Amino acid sequence: MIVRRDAGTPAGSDEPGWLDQEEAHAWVALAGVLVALPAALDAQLQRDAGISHFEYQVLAMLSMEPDRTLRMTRLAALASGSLTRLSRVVDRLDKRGWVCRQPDPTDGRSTLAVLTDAGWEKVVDPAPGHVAEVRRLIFDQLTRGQVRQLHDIGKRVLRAMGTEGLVPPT
Amino acid sequence: MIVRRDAGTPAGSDEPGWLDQEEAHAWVALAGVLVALPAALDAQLQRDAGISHFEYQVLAMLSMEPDRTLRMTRLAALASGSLTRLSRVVDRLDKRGWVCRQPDPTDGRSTLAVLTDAGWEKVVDPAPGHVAEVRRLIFDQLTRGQVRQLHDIGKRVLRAMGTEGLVPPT
DNA sequence: GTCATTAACTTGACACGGCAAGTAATAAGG
DNA sequence: CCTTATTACTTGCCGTGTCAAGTTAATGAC
Repeated sequence: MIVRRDAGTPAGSDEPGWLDQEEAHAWVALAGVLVALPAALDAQLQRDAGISHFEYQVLAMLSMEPDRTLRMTRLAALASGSLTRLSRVVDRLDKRGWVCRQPDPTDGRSTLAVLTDAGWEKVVDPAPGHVAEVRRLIFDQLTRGQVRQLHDIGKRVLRAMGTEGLVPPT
Repeated sequence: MIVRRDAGTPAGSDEPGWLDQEEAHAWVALAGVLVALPAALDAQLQRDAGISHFEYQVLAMLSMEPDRTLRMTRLAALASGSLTRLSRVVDRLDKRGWVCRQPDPTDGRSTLAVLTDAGWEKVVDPAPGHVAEVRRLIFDQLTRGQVRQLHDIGKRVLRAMGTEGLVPPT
C-alpha cells in the first residue's frame, strides 16, 4: 500500500479513491499489526513448545472434541487451513507422536485424526503461556471500551470479506 | 489459541491467566482478521497485477524515493522483510524487468535496487484498485470514531511488541 | 602496511504450502 | 447392477522463504 510521505491530503478531503490522514494513520498501524502480531505469537509458541501456530491450532481443535477426534476436512476448516496443508501437518504431528490417523468406520473415504496422550500434553502445556502472551500484547494494552470496539471492528471487517462464519456449527 | 466452547467464564471473572468473554470474542474476531485480511489483499493484488503483496511493497517503496533507488538493507527494512527474502524477490523483479541492480559507487559492498520505467508503471497501475480494496474492506465498514480507535489500538499493540518504529527516518 | 573484524549482500540446502493430478470409496442415474 | 459423478484425501512438483555459510569490500588495531 502506498501512503504518501509528503504533506499530502488536506484534512477534510474525502475523495473516494484515496485515504485521508486519519485513515492512512489507522492503516499504517493496522498493517504493522498484521505483520508483527502473527510473527510474535508464532515466535512465542516456537520458543516455548517448538511448534508452529498452525500446528498448535490443529492440536487445540482436536483437544476440544470430546473424543479428541476429527475428520480431516472438518479439522482443516476449524484450523483455517487448506486440506493439503493439514495433510502435511498431520504427517509431521504423526511422526512426532502427537496425533495418529485412523480409518473412519462409517465412511471409507475419510480419515480421522486422533490426538494422542502425548499430543494432549503438547497442547495443554503451552496454553497458559500462549494466553499470557495474547493478554500481554493486546488486552493489557486496551481499555474495556477498546476491547468492545475491537470486537465490533473485527466483526465488521470479517463481514465485508464474507469470512465471518468460517467455523461451521457441526 | 484455545477459546472454550462451553459455557465457560462467568462475566465478571478476571483471573489473570485467562480471557473473559468480551476478550475472547474480541480475540476470535481479531484472529479471523489476522488470517483473512492479508489473504484478501494478496489475492486482489495477485488477480489484478500478478504480483504478491511483498513484491508490491518493494516496488512501492522504491517508487517513493526521489531517484527510485534504495540500498538493499534499507529496502528490506522498509518493506518489512528479511534481507535474504528481498534478495530473492529482487532477482525475480529483475528478471521481469521491473527493477535492476547497480553497484553502489560510494560503497563497494552494497547493492542499489533501482526501479525501471516498467516497474514504475507496475506500481502506479494497480494502486487505485488496491486502495479501493482497503477502503472497501475496512474503512467503508467503520465509523469515524472507530477509525480513530483502530489507530489507537494498533499503536498500543505495536508499542507492546516493541515494533512501533519499524521504519527508520533516514 | 597488514591482519582481524565487521558489514552487506548472495547462495545452497532444506522446510513448507499450493496446485493439479491421482486414488479410493460412496452416491446417483438409468 | 453397472456406469458415472462426487467426495475425501494424498502426493509429485514447483515456487517461495529461512538459516547458515560463503564472498567481497570497508574499517580498526597495531
